[in-house]
This record gives sequence, C-alpha cells and structure tokens, in this order.
Amino acid sequence: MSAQPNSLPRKQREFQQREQLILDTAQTMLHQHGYAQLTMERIAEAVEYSKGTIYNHFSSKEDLVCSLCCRCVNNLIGLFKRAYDYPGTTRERFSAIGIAYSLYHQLNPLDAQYIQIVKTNAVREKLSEEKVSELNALEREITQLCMNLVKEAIAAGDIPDVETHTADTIVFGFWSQLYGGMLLAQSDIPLADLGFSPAITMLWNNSQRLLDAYGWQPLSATIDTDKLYSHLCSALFAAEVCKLTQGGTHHG
Amino acid sequence: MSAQPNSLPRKQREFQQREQLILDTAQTMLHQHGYAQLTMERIAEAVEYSKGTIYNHFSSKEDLVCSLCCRCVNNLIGLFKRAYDYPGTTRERFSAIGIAYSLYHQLNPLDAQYIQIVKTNAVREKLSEEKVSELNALEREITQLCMNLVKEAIAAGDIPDVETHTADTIVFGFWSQLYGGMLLAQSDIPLADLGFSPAITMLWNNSQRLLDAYGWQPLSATIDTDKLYSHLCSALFAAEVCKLTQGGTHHG
DNA sequence: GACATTATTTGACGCAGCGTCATATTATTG
DNA sequence: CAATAATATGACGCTGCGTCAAATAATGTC
Repeated sequence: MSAQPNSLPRKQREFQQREQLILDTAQTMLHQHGYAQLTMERIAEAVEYSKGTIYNHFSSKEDLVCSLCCRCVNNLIGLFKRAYDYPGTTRERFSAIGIAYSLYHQLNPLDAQYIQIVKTNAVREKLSEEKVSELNALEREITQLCMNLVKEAIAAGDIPDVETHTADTIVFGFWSQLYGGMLLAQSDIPLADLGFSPAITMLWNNSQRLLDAYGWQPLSATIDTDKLYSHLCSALFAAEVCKLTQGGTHHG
Repeated sequence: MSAQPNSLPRKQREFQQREQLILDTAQTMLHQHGYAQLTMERIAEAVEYSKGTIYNHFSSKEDLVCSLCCRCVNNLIGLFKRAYDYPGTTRERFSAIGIAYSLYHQLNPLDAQYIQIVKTNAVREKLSEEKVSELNALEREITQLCMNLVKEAIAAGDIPDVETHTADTIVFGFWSQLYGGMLLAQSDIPLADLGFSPAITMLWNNSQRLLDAYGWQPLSATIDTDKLYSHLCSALFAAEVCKLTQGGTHHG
C-alpha cells in the first residue's frame, strides 16, 4: 500500500518480493493439492524461476514450510494485539484473545497444517538452527502477550487467590484449551459423528468456564456471555467475521 | 503370557509375531534415531527380513507408523479402562482418566510422535481407507469411554445445570485441555524458559479447575486434590508410577 | 560503448528412499 | 521325491531433494 520510495536497495526489495511470491505460491499449492503434492520443482515451475533460485531463499522444503508457519503466527499475533489493546476489562480482553484464535482458525483452517507440520519432530529435525529460533521468538512473543495480560489482571485485582492460580498456570490452561480444541475441531476426527456440538461453541463455553474457575472477574454469571461474544466480534473483528460469513460454504 | 496352544494355524501365528517384531523394531528405531532416519530399508535390515516382506505387512511407511499409533492408542485405552472401572465417585474416575493420560505421556513421551505424525494431513493423505477407519474406531472407542462416564455422572446428579454443560461440551473441554496441554508440554517450546511451571502440575490443577467450573461434585474446595492425585496414582497406576520414578533422569 | 568483474540464475546431476515385481527360495501335498 | 503352492527376496524404476559448475545478467570502469 504505502509507496515509500526505495527504503531498501532495489535488489533487496526485489529479493523480498520474490520471497513473498514463492511463499504465496507455495501456500496456494498446499491448500489446493496438499503437502504430498507440494514439491520444490512444482513451486519453481509455478513461480517461473528455477529450483536453484528457490534454494537461494529457503534452505530446504522444511525451511519453506516453516517460513509459511512464521507468516501465519505473525498474522495471529496481529489479531492478538488487537484484542490486547481493546479498552475493556481484563477478562474481556483475554476472552477476545480466545475469539481471535478461534476466528483465525475458522478463517484459515488450512494454516493449521503448517503449524501441525512444523510441530512434528520429523520436520523439526531438518530445520536450521536459525529458522527454529525465528519460530521460537514468535512463540515467545505470542506467549508473553498473553502472560502480560494475565499479570495485568492479577495486578488489577481481577484474579483472586493468586497462589493457586499463578499467571503461568492460567495462560497454560487457556492456551491448552484453545490449542487442543482447535486441533480436535480441525482434525480428521468427525466430531459431529461422535455426537459433538459445534466445536466453536463448545470452545467458547469451555473457555468462559475456565476463566470462571480462576475466579477472573467479572464472572460469567453476572454477564451475558453470548452477548459478549457477539459484541467483541463486531467491535474488534468485524472484517474477519464478515469475510467468514461471506466465505459461506465450508468446503471448497 | 498365556500359553494357549495353537489357537490359530501356525502360519498365521508366525505372521502376527513377525508383525509385532517389525513394529517393535520400528518403534525402537524411531525412538533412537528419529523419524527422518526411519527407512523401510533399515527396518528390513534390523529385523533381518527383506523389504518386500515388510511390504507384505504394511502397505507403506505411513501405514506402518499408523499401526504404531494404533498400538499406542490401544495401550492408552487400557489405562483409561482401569480409570473407568475404579470404584469411586464419578469425579474421581474422570480425574483418574486425566492422570492416565498424563502418566502415559510421561512414560512414553516419544509415542506422542506417532500421534502427531499421523494427525498430520500430509501423512493422512497417504493412508489406506482401511487404516484410517481402524484409527477412527479407536478414537471413537476412547471418546465414548469418556462420554459414557460423563453421562453416568449426569445421570447420578453429580453434574448440575446440564443445559449449559452438555456431556459433549465437557468431554470436549477436558480432552482439549489434556491434548493441548500434553502437546505444549512435549513439544519443542521450552516452557521453562518462558517462565512456566512444570506442565504436569499445571495440567492437573487446570483440569481440576475445569471440573469445578462444570460444578462436578464433589468440588475441589471440599477435598484435598493433591492427596487425591497421589491416591489415584498409587491405587490405579502403581506400576506405571514406579516405572516412571525408576526411569529417573529425563533425557536419555 | 567495450570490456572486466561481480552477482544471480539455471538445470543437469548425484543420491536416497519408496514401492514393485519377476525370480528364487522354502513349504506343502500327492 | 517330484509337483505345486506359498512366501521371501533384492534389483529395478521412479520421484523428489539438494548441489554446483557453467551460463547469463547486472554492475562498474575507462
């Protein structure tokens, strides 16, 4: 968008643009044909550069997928920050983070693939030191964001009895729930067939329960959580929700 | 253990034994050298059969890993059943399932790899219809076991306000927490570095909170959860805990 | 603008690992 | 002990990763 003139040497800008092109292409291919069909040759062909050039950008296929993953975590961090900066109670803001997470994965269900793939030891083994620490830095950033909010809440007196509910336990618990819930929702297992309700609803309800369990004020008994959900959605993530409802039909 | 004489034609018994041998060997190799180093050639060499023979048992490498995964889920089901059959309150029994899960993954940290790998779409894509449904059946079994216990609890009046906390929501929430927590605990991310307490402790505390949030009687306020934890461990999983404490040092 | 030098791109190549299948080996039966 | 069936074998074809010497383009110098 911004037409800042040559903030970098032209060469470097071209390089970065090409890198994005490769990533975009790879992402599309991954979404359309799956990981097994994603080969360096095909990517090279699609971007109309040769394989060697791709390897100038990414040291391996794993490295490329990891970069995809980093981009996606970055996007998620963006949403989280929006939630963090919301001018409301700490509990509302933390709840908004949960919504951000769930929305992101509803909007980009296939992005969960990279995360999934990159979390696999089989792939980790092959990553360069460098890429691993890039990813770790992002993980750290997103974790700290949550942690800070919880600490803020504790400092503000919104969470009582801090001895048993330390900040780390709360973040861990909430995060586990989001992460596990998202994985269960996405993956293979046909939840509906097993008699489950829509995962998104369950996830929201469960996370509210959990915040109640920590005694995070104001408790859900004193407010209308359904209303809170839709309010946060429209206040913070209107664009995303819009895209989601427009997107309409679930599968391709 | 049981020396039942030739319940099956000798040939078939040999076949099954060999299958187990292959799986055991593959498991060991996976643990020792990682997924990247696991090749069909090497497995064949190690079991002293040829590659072709391996392919008589498993239609692909993915198929083999999936079988490993099935075996591991089976073991987990065994532990879950023990928890299920414990003669205590429904809440104790459900808590025991949580312990079973956490113990299993402490004892067999590397087994999480198969699950992880097999959950990856990249691998799923390559699995035979047959293996997928074998795995699904196991997932179903283990899910139903949890679901049944929750239903029992609801029927017994141990969980109030069933409109908002339906059985599926509770199972989903609890399971998400276990699954997400285990993945976070195991994976890559150096929790300690990020300022987290031991994951097992957090997991236990969080799951107890969650059960409280559902109003599952008796609430943790009325009992000593630490005591419950050690009691259930020794009553149900003495052998496992013993192995765990003997195993001693964490990393190889 | 011609030449030298440096940077970038290229695709043929080597190699590893999967999965196949014709052949060799072993077991079973008459 | 041959004939036949069942099973095991490993050489082979193929795909896809990652490399690197050579080709091509870009930049700098006079």
